[in-house]
Amino acid sequence: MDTAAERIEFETLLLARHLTRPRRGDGDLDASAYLLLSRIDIDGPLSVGELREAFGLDTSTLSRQTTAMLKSGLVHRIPDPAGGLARKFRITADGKRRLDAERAGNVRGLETVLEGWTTDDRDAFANLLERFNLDIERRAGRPWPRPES
Amino acid sequence: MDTAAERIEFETLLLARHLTRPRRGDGDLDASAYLLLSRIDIDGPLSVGELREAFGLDTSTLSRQTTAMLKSGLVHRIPDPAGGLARKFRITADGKRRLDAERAGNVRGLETVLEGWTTDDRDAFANLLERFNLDIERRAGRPWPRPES
DNA sequence: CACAGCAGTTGCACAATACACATTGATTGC
DNA sequence: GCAATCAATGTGTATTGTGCAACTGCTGTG
Repeated sequence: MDTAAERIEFETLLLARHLTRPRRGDGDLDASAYLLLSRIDIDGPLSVGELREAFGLDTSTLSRQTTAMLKSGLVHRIPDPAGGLARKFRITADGKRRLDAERAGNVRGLETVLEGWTTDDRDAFANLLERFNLDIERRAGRPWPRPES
Repeated sequence: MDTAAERIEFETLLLARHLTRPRRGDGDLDASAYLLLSRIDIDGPLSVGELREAFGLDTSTLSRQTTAMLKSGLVHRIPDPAGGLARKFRITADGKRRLDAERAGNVRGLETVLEGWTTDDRDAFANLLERFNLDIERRAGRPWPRPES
């Protein structure tokens, strides 16, 4: 009774705590803004509806979160370039700067966790994590774009 | 600009969503009960204060969550065997049964995600995940016991 | 023009959590 | 042996993130 799947189930349970708990005002971006902005940065301008589709959150939630991002200057609202009815949110220069800063801070923290890891172990972990996520997304029918790698 | 740490940062961000979002009444245990029960199952009876230490949550939160578990028959309250003042929560036979059922359900779901994975990949992922968690816990000074492995 | 349909917004409700204060039960100085 | 105290827990209230449902506003169609 100690299959890899059981171990993975256990470890992902713990990881979920580690990943969600420490989000305590690290940077100036709250968790939702960081995630949304990261997606918009990769994908280009997105509407509330597209964000809803991407995140599986309610449109009302996304509406509030995007409004907050708008007020805080992370994005601006633009008409759909394709002529559609929806407005889209495009990342601002300031938003991009703050996103990159936030990410750099996260990566710095991660580096201290990975201190004793060899390059091979890091690469292997990154690869397996990516594959795991892709398989979850495939199973959920909600694929997530990766940065051009 | 594509270090392993950056990729891991990105993927853990996504994983956090995948891990927390789908907790939608899968089984009869809510997320907190599953987590607490899992810890109590491994560690043996724990008090509210010990759970607070373990999870980094407020005692008030733990007090409510343990009360709910008590009412739902997952644990019972026992005096501290060491004679201390605190009461401890011990898992009940029913709680153990329901915990195992919940875990089995989770593992089944995980199996479908891991469908195309070789045994070696699964083992490697489990090992790296465990190491990652241990390093996070070490860094946070809050180690988590593993099941006797 | 009136209306059907859709994207977005706003009004509630609820769950998880934290903070501050109340309660309870054991310990100890006198 | 009792009052002061303290440690562990519980309760009241606020905040935050979220969902559902009802509403708004806009667009294209008859």
